[in-house]
Formats: sequence, structure tokens, C-alpha cells
Amino acid sequence: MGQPAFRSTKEAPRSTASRAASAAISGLEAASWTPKQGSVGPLRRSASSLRMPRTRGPAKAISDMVTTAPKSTQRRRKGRFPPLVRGARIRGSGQGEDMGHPDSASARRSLPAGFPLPAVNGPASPGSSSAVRAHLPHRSSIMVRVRFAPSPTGYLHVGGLRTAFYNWLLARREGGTFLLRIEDTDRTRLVEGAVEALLEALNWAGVTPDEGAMVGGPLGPYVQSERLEIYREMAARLLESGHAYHCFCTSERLTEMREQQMARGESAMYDRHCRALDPAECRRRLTAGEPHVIRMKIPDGRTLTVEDQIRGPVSFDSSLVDEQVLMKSDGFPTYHLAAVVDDHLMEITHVVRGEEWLSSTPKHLLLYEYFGWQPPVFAHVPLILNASGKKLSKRDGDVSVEAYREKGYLPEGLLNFLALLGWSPGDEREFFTPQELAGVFSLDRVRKSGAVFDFDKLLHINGLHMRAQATSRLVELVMPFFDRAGRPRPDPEYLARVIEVMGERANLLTDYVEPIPYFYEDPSEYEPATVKKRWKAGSPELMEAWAARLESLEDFTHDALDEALRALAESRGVGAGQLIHPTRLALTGVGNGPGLFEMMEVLGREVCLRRLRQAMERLPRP
RNA sequence: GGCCCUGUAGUCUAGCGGUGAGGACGUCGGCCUUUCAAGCCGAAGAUCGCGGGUUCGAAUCCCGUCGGGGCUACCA
Repeated sequence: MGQPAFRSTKEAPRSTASRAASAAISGLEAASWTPKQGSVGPLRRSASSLRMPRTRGPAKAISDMVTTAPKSTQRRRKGRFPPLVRGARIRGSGQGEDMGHPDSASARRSLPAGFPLPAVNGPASPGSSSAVRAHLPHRSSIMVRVRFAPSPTGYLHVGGLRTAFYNWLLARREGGTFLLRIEDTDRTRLVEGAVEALLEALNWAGVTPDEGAMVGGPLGPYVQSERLEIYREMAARLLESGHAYHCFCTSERLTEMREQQMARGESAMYDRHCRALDPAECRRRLTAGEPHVIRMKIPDGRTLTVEDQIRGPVSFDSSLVDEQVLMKSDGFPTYHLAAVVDDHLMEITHVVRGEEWLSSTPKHLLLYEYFGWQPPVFAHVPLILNASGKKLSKRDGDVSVEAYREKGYLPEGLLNFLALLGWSPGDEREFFTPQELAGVFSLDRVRKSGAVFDFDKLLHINGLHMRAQATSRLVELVMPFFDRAGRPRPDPEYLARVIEVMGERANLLTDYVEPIPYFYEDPSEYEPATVKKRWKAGSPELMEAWAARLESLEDFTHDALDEALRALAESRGVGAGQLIHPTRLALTGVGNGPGLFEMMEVLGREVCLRRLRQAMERLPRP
């Protein structure tokens, strides 16, 4: 007979899933993944020694990091696209990536005090002062620096969490830095409290930044609206070097232009009207305070190639690239300028972002070239799709991380599921803790096509993680859900026993609350279908006898209850089920749930007797 | 429309010139059991988008084609 597992509140992972859990725990070094609430549990383990080799040649380190992973993988993937080294290759009439515009002295001069102008990735500029320079390449050649750069327009989207997580995994894996930057350059879309919500969600997930907004760091500020001076300065450099120009076109003119282009069947692109503006007139209109933007110049006839870590080389014809606005008329930069400038200044080595950015990458490449900076490695991750194959959005149901948190998902469960959306380990494992993922994740195993968000599978994976948790952690995590359900919090000891008794039955934290009210209060009604099925002619009388027996039962324990019930059934000449089912109905009001005897032990004699009697009174005589 | 990405069961995926195309979710059935879950066993489900070509042999290589998606803003 199966012994109830609820006798004591165990600390170890429970039953079946522990198999999966421990199988999945390889000897990888524990990364510091710490979900906000609760902790410990089986997630903790001692560090062992599977470190990545850290001694590598400077140039190699970067490209290796992403392509390396398991040896077999590396071999297998070879030939998918040329082994890349740096992020981009630029062909055509230009000077290619080696053209070095040394950081202009003027820009350096006018940057905010204490603001380092690293140019770490850039070509060493011969004349620059070099005490600082000297040690930088060193550091950057080893240090992987990745970032998550959301714009605070609301909540954290699950797709955003996946992107952040991939970045975080890369940083953890390489002992690098995961940075959070807030891209709030669109003042019309700002949402109050969004930054806090973003951080709260990341914290909950345990995908926490090592550096950046709210946590600080040496290369801040990390909020773009606080870096306006820098963008202005950088835009000025571009103006100075002839890579950008002022544009005074009104939005009306622009709209009209676009309409005409479309009507002619052409693609809508800025017609470069202001590029030809007479310098003197430009100056005049500027001093007159006429509203204007700054646009970047795009050369014709160049082929711009991104060496994407996930897709291989992707080429664009520069003649088809629009002359993007870099600085808006309100003095804020657009994404393109701000992101490039910040990624460089913040010494980002790998830009891992959503696929929606792939088409604007050629502009970014050009900006790196104009500034004379070396671009980072790029990797564009596929989109997360809804059931009809479109980019997952609000209209498709729950897309905010907060929603999943409220539904009772575990951060590990959500993260595990999200990681598997577009990435696979190469073997057939599917259960991973975040730190395990940090040991095996690599960009070259990320798929290129979008993935549909499958709620069923998310629930399943979350269930796996639920079963791998220590009871004590579950108690901690479940408690807040009582508040939310408007129920008094149970005694932690009692809740622990409920959780043990529930065993494999929970896939969500809320499964310990809403679906099992009978653990916390007497049933207020009885499921009609179950009454019909289980409350038979002989039931009331049997319940009467059973109640009497319970009163005199010495130990109100699983074993004793089991024995007593079976003895009673035998003496009455009925099957045990004749007693078991009506009892369950009387105690819970429903037809299914945990094993009856362990449940009775948890509920206790008093409660059981009371409910049995209530049922006899309230249930109709069949 | 243009540019770019992409295409293995309903869904997530493995696959890298020779496999009965493997695994997972979901579905259906069985076992276990007092129920429900979980677990275990089993089944159905994929003309590898389609058409050509290369090859003794193609999901894998080439060409074409169709479908889906992203971008095409003084949004990110």
C-alpha cells in the first residue's frame, strides 16, 4: 500500500519529478539565478568545475563564445555559414570596417565630466592618449557584455522576457555582464511606472541585470532620456564628418511625398530633399529656430552584410535603405542613433534582440562605420507567434509576464518554456532550471523561424517544475495567492501538509488554493453529478456507521483510517468504494482529489465528523 | 508594392546525402488506483510547403515556385 508522503514536510524535491530534476542537473557551475521570493530548495547546489576555458586569444574569444557550445555541436554546425568573427562586413565602395575615424577630439572634450569615451571596440586611434586605452582592449576581449534594452511602454512582454533571458544566459555562461538599459526616447509612449514594472518582472523571473538602470554601474546613466547630451554630441560629430544633415521637411510634406511614391508604386523613402540644401540657408533656418531633424546619409550602391549569429550572412542593398531620422525635432534621438551610441559606449559585445530589428541593422552598421567603431556581434532571435502565426500581442490573451505570475506560474517554469521556444539543446531533454540552461544554452542552436506560444505545453513544463520544488519553497510562494483569492492565509505547517497531500496534482501555485477550497473551509455545496453517481441508497446509513467508527478510532492516521474503513466495509458486506466515495463527497463536495485517507488525516477528526454529519443532513435521501 | 527572414504531424522541436523521419505537448486507448492527477505502456497523427534538377540515393545540395511573418515613422 502506498505510504502517504505527507508525514513530514520534506525539504527534498518530491517524488517523480525529482528524477527529471536530478537527471537534468549536470555538473555545471551554478549560476546565480535567484528568483525574488523564496529561494533555496533543490536549486541550490555546490559549484563544480566545468568552467569554460578562459584563456583565449582576444579576437577568438568573442566569436567563440557563441559558436562554441558542445564540441559536437560545433562540428555539426560548421559550414552553415562562414565562421564569423566580428559582427559585420561591409563591401562596396566604402572603406570597409577598417576605416578608422578616430574619436574626434571635439566630441571627447564636450562630453559630460567623468564620462569615459571608451572606443573599446574601435580601432585603436594612434594618437589618443593611452593610459586608459592600454588596458581596455584587454578587458573587452574577455568580457562578454550583453544587454536588454526595453522601452518603458507598459509591462514586460513574454517575448521580451525571452530575449532578456537569452542575453542573461549568455552572460552567465561566459561570466560576462548582463546590462539593462531603458530606451525611453519616445516621449509620447511613456507609461507611468513602466520602468518599475519592468524591473519587478525581471526580478521575479530572476533575470536580473548586473549593471544598468536602477542597479547602476560605471558606464551610465543607463536611461536614455538622461543621455541626451551624448546623443546631441554624437549627432554633431556625424554632421561634422558629413554623414548626416539637417532636414526641415514638415510632416505634411513627408506624408504627401510618401503618398505619391506609393501611388507610383515606388517604395516610400525620404527623397533626400534637404540633403541638397545650401549650407548658408541651412544655417539661416537653424538660427531662425526652424524645427528640424537630423538625418543620416546613406551611400548608394553598397552591399551591407550583417553576419548574424543565428541566420548567417544577411545582405542589404544600401540603395534601398532609407535616410533615417537620427535626431527628432524634440531633441530626442531615435532608436537607431541611441542604440548604436549606447551599445558602443556601454561596450556591448553581442546584440541579441528580436527579429523585428533585422531590417534596420544595415543602418546601424553604417552608423558604426561613420563613427569609426567596430560593431558588436548581432543575433536576431525569431519572433513568438500567436495561434494564427502572427507576432504575439495583447489581443492574443496574456502576454505580460505579470499575468503569468498572477496565474501561479513559477519563474523557472515560464523561463524553461520560453527558452524552448526557438531553442533546443540538441538532445532530448526538456526540463531545465535556469542555471542548467546557463550551462548549455548557445545561440547557434536557436532556430530561425518563429514559434507559436503553446499554453498547454507551458502548463506542462510548469508542472514539472512544481514537482521539483521543495515543499517549503512552495509554501512561501503559495501564501500570497490566498490574499489574492480573498482567503485567510492558512497556517504554514498546515499548508505544507496540504501541498504534500496534493502530490502530483498541481501544475500551478494557484492549484493549492482555488480548486481545493475544502482544505480551508467546509463545502458549501455538493457537485450534483457526483451526488448522483456516488450518493446511493445505502450511503446515509453507511456514513452513519462510518462516523461512529471514526469517533472511537484511536489514531486518526492514514493507516488506521484505511484499516478501519476496509474492516467496516467487510463487516457490512460492501466494497470499500461504497464507503470511500460518499465520504469524499461529504468531505469535499466533489468527486475527485487527493487520496482519501491522507486527506482525512490532514483535515483531522473533528472536521471530518462535522462534514460527514452535515452531508447526511443536507444531501437528499436517495 | 519593395526589402529581408522563414517553411519537418494541431503545437514546440531533432535531423546537416543512406533513419521504419526521433522526442515533447495535446488527442485517443490501456495499466496502476477509492477518485482525479502523476507515472508507465501503447495508438493515431508528417506525401519533411509545392515543382523541377544534381545523385545509385535527398527532409538534407541547387534552381524555381507558393505560403507565412517582419520591416517599410520625427515608435521602439
